[in-house]
Amino acid sequence: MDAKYFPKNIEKKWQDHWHRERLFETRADPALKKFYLLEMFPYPSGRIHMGHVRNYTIGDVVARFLRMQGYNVLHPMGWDAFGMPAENAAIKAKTHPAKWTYDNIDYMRGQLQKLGFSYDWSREFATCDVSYYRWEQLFFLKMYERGLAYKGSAYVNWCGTCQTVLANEQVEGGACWRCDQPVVQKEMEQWFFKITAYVEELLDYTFKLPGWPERVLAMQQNWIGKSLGSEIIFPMESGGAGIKVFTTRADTLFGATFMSLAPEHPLVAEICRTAVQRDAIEAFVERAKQAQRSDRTADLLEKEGVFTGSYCINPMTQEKMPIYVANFVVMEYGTGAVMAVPAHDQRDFEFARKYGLPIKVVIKPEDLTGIPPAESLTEAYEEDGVLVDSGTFSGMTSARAREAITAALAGREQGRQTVQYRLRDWGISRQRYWGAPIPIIYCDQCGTVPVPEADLPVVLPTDVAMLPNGASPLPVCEAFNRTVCPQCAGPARRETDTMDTFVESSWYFARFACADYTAGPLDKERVDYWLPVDQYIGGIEHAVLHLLYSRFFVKVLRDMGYVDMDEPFLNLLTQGMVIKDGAKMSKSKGNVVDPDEMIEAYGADTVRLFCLFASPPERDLDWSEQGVEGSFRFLARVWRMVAENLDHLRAAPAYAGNGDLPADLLELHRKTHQTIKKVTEDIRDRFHFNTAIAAVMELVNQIYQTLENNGKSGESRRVLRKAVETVILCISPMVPHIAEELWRCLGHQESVMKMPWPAWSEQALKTEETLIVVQVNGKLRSRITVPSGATEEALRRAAVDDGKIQDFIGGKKVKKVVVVPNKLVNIVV
RNA sequence: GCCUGGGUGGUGGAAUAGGUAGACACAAGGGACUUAAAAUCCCUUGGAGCUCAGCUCCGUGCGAGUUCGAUUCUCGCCCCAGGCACCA
Repeated sequence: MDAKYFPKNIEKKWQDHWHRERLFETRADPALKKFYLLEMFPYPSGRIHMGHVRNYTIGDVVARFLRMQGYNVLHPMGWDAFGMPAENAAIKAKTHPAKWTYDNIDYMRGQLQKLGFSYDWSREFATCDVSYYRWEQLFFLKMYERGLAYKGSAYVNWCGTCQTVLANEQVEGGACWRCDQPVVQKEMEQWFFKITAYVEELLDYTFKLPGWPERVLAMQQNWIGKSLGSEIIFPMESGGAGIKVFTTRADTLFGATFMSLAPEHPLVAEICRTAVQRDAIEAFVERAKQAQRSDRTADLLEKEGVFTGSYCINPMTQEKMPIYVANFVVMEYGTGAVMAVPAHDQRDFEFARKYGLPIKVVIKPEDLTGIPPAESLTEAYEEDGVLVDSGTFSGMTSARAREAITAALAGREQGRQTVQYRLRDWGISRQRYWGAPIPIIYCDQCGTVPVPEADLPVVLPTDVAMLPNGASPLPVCEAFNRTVCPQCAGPARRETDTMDTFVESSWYFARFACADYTAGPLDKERVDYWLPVDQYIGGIEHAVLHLLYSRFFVKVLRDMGYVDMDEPFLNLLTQGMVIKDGAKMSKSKGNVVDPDEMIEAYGADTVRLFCLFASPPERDLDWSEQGVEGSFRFLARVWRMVAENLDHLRAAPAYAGNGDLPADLLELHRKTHQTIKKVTEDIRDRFHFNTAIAAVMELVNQIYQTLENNGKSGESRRVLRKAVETVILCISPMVPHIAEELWRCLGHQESVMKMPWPAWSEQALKTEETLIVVQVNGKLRSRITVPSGATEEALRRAAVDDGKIQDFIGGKKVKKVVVVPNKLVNIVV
């Protein structure tokens, strides 16, 4: 054994050993309690970054810990391998996306292996493998059959830079999530997944996932955006269909004095044909659309509108309401038409004042007598209150009136109660090459025809040349494009859009249960055993995207009979970012720390240890080179602890007695068991590795102290050996290489990973004496030592009799004494 | 505006059920070993004050409250981060 700690001498050795012994490969075994631990798989961008290292280190600790606790642990890894960067890189480097991707995978797999992560590599796959995406095409066909995949025309988000459509979830503040360039609205034919068919269940379960962080659930609820309200039809003055609006404030209907339409509203064109202000309207609509394109960042935009010349009728007051086109009304939400109640909606108020439209007060605060005159208002009163000037509904509270007015309208078929969601269907068409082809054929005779299941997979052709302008080569690839219609055998063309890569990541976790299965997408027996994922770990950035899509997909797979679960991820841990100098690591800031360099300089164990020790997982981690050195120093100290005492430690078995020991050994014995308890609970209940490591550091410090003061009696050797072995076992999930090496140096033949997790003895935790804090009027005044388990009365007496306490009490009268057994006494005078 | 987190020493962080605020580490300062350096080991380290072996007061973003006792619970505010947003 080396006298000093050289990670290079041991890390590769043990990685190879574990791999040879196949220690991390698992099989389904109903006799064993299973645990499916999963970290979000990476996109093979070239090299792993510190965020990955942190994410996967956290997962690895839990996996190794649970194995030692006797669980049958599934801990797989794979590659989210389709996506745009491969195309861009291929164009730049004049290579092929497939080659670029698979090369990256090879390199990154090596990086993960160098970190000693305990993956079952036999289950590895990349989502760009035909053997994976072929099954995704099957799912698409089954969804098509059920009407869950459909083609529709809609205004979609178009990223000019990426030359593709984006889902709503993939637009962040008006910009593309990938390239951060502005997104424009474009009307296009698109394939959609009908996620809205599951909207209620998706929302429901956000209240039934206790193992998820509150904020992720809140973000999903927010995204789904359910709001209860009423649909109201306003008849046109000139007769005809009438205008349908959605409102959450049916109670304000008597105050609706005009109507606002979105510029894209179909009725606008209709009114336009007949109205006198046709030109003005057309110009306005064009301008409004332009404005939305260039700058959607809301409140900068001045509220503007133009009168259409037409009127509709308020179904309650029967009064004429002028119809305006307004730039702040969006087509995407509700019906694209809004009843304007200027007295009780701030936007309508500003609009009414600007264009001199009538303002009518119909709600007043409950504690107010009399109706505030509309002319005196400085802003809209948006709160609930009591109805006034509202016919038979006057005097009702807002809440009651919403129901009563809606019911009255329903009786006349002019309205009903309804629910609105913000969530839209998931647009999955991507006008990109490097993705899974959508298995659809277009025939002039038969129209849209799904590829028959027997003809799957539709293989993405690899012998294509990338186009220098970045557009997909598929539409110009005749070999792929030209085909025959499966129905009439006539000439036909293939769909050349590919699927959003979030489709792949929506079910990869299920495929890991049976990655070798060829008879279908999922082997039900194994999937039923392993899933759902017991613990999922990844970044918060997928709070809505990947985590919502996966939840939807699992419900679809369930309804198709592929899986038996309602939700894919039982428990979710979202780890914080890795930052340096107060900012996220990025090339532009020049603060990127390369994992390879860190491993080279300090070894994998040190890098892992620092990631765990610097902060608890859910918080951001501030990278500090000095902190890394501190972690290395600790491991070197542990190494020396063994190396310098190897002969003594090897000469005795670990102490297994019940604590009949001299004082300093008893103290070490107790500390040993305290540490086991602390580390076990910190990892198992909270994933707080930082405090677990701190506890082990304390134990190491105490071992050093005991070594200094103690002879080398047989008894002390045994107690020390127990303490040292406890250190090794406790750190083994976090720093597995050094733990394995030290464990073997102590003479063990079997891997430390095969040891059962240590158990603490309650007996060993007990102390003969306990330190009691004594307060006077809630302020700390003295500490006394009493026999453990002393009665309240004894504690009270000991506290009052204490000399220092006597000084504080003086002659004053003791009003009350609060006694907390084994903790504290508080004397109130 | 709404919804989530969060605010503790010079720094990262700890205090898990309302009960010793600052565990563990980093940095800094001092010392030991050494011809010297590195490595290692030991000590000090929230602030202010005092009659300085010790003791007192203050201190967990700010202000109230509940309590014998509040970093922890309640109410009101301030600041920071993230998410959503002319959402009707």
